[in-house]
Amino acid sequence: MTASPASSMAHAPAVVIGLSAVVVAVQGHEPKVFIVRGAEHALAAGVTSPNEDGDALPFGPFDPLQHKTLEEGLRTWVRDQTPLSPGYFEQLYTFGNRGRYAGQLDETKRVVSVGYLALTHEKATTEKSERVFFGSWYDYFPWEDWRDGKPRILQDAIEPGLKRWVAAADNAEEKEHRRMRVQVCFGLTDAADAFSAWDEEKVLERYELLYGANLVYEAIRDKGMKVDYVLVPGRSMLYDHRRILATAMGRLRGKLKYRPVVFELMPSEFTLLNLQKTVEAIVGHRLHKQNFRRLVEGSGMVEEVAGKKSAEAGGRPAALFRFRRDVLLERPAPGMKLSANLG
Amino acid sequence: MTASPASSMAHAPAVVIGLSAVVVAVQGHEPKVFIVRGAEHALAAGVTSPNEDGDALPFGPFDPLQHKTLEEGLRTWVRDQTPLSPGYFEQLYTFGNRGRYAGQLDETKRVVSVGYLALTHEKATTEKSERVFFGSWYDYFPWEDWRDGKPRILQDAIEPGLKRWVAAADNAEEKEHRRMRVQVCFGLTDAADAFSAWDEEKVLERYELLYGANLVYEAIRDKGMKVDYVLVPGRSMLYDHRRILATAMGRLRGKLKYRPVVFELMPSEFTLLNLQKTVEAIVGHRLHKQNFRRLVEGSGMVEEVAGKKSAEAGGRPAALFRFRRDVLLERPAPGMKLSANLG
DNA sequence: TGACTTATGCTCAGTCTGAGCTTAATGTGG
DNA sequence: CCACATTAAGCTCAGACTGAGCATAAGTCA
Repeated sequence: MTASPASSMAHAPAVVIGLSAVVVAVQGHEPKVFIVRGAEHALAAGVTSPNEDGDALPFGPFDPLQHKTLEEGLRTWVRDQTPLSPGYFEQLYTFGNRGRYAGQLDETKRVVSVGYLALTHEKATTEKSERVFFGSWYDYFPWEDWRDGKPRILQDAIEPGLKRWVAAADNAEEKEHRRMRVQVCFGLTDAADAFSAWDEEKVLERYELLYGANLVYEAIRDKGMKVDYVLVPGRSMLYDHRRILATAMGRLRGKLKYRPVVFELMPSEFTLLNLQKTVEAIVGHRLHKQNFRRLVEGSGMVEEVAGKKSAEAGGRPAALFRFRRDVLLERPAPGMKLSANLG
Repeated sequence: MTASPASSMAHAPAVVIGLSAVVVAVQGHEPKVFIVRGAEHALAAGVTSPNEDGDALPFGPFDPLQHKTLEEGLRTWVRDQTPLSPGYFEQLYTFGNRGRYAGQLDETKRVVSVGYLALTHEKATTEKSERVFFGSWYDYFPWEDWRDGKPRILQDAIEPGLKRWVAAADNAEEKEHRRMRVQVCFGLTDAADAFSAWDEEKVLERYELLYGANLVYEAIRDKGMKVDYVLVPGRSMLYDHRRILATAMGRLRGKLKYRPVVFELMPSEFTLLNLQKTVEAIVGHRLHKQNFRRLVEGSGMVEEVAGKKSAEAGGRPAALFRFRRDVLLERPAPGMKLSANLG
């Protein structure tokens, strides 16, 4: 121990920091993420060999001269690349794996990427465009949507793929290790339709497992592989952006439960069903309506507003509610305590 | 929108990434953090003007040529600067604020610091030394230890200081904003001894508030101020390390509740009282003994081991337990669900 | 042996949770 | 205009979980 660092801080090789934003909105009960598509964006951001054309998050480099903080830099990029002004920002994680930026950048500079989550309320896709748009996050992670029961893709593609991967382990110990990881992440062992072991917050762990098992496109791309089997369906993204999206989904699913962040995704007035559908969109499974109502009303997070609302398809008009900002003062950690309270 | 980034990723100004580790152990019912003290370390790490001699976390620069991942780099520094080999690592946060590195480094290179939490089990302070040692984290955050009731320091120093800061606001709006922040962070408004509003996880928020109110040494140092009033007691640290420590404390306090991380701090066999004292040390308040036992035993996280244990001061010998690694397979999110379950 | 200390078992009331039933208030098609 | 479909909203109930406290067990120390 106590060896003095080989290279000093002052002489340390410099790094470029990439800032990426997962800007989330829920539109028509679908969770959406803001996407910037195409090589144009990649070129603008200085990618030297844009041999791939694909989906990316809004991103750009951190400029220490311009930006006082990382978050300020990120906000700048979001402002420049999207028509949105999200009201909520949260840092997710900093990724520095070599290789995960995959031949996208000239190798003399190592890119470390800092991912952010941003929440906004956007009714519909503003200025329909091929290049920038809101895409459903389940397009990128089809196996994460359990709202209509267990997704087919699990039986059809993921389970066989993972079984192949487990079987392909070099030795018994490694095989057991793989089996355990599969069980922890996907809860796949015994009961066929078991929701039980599925932890909706483990989005990143599941993606990383699929990446490690070479079942998603990015893995093949980064490792320069060719495969003869079929990959797991689901859109891929440029760079490590799908990984950052996975991180965002997991974090948001978790945060929902102990902080009143859903309201960042809601209009100022909303019905309880609306709120419920938004929560369901994010956590990826259905909730019990009456209990959800009881929970929300009892939590002090919302207050009823005089007028009523109908539209929303025939039926009794629902009361409108608004978010009570004061909860933050009253309760230490308000949120929607939704243990797997299915519908 | 859609302006192309002013400077490209390829030409982006480079940055130095500093990796810092909060290595935690619990010794004798005190939560400890590994400290490296003195200018020697600062020099080794390339600090150009070591005009300050103080406490720091083990840290060093990220070297993209040597380190495949950020975590690998961090592990290297921990290995070099401490006699420990923690079994658990977790990335905390990436700080990039200008000024928070405070005249410590030559200003041509901006330092962004990535903080990590590491947990280890260390019975006693290994090789007692002036330069490297385990220090109680409550030496740095005396107001976070509520195990013997509300800390005096709150009435004596923090409340008056914050009141002065609220009163010093330029206008009514700002004053109200400050008052609200104080209430959310410290729960100081009405009830004198109210534990109610104290959220033990808001360690960082509280530190940042004190920093913003110029009540801790680092604020004075970073802003080059002189003050005529008394600062809030508590050891300071070099650079932004106390902020990183605050982040670690808050994260660990939170994580405890939904992941079985305490066991990283325990020996392989332990009594339930031991476990309880360790949890109490971390969360900073006492727990109800019988309920804690019921909770832990019922959670499936531990299993009894045949032998018994006595030593631990006179009284009936306690049964020994060990951590059941299998819980990770059985339950999605096991942890100690300790809502303010006081003793 | 008796006082003291810590471990461990058990009770009990209040709260929270999952699940379901019932009634209310609309719009729609015949 | 009425029967029906549809969504809202109020209510109930049993089981699980929680906070708190009492009681007993099994050691140590003087």
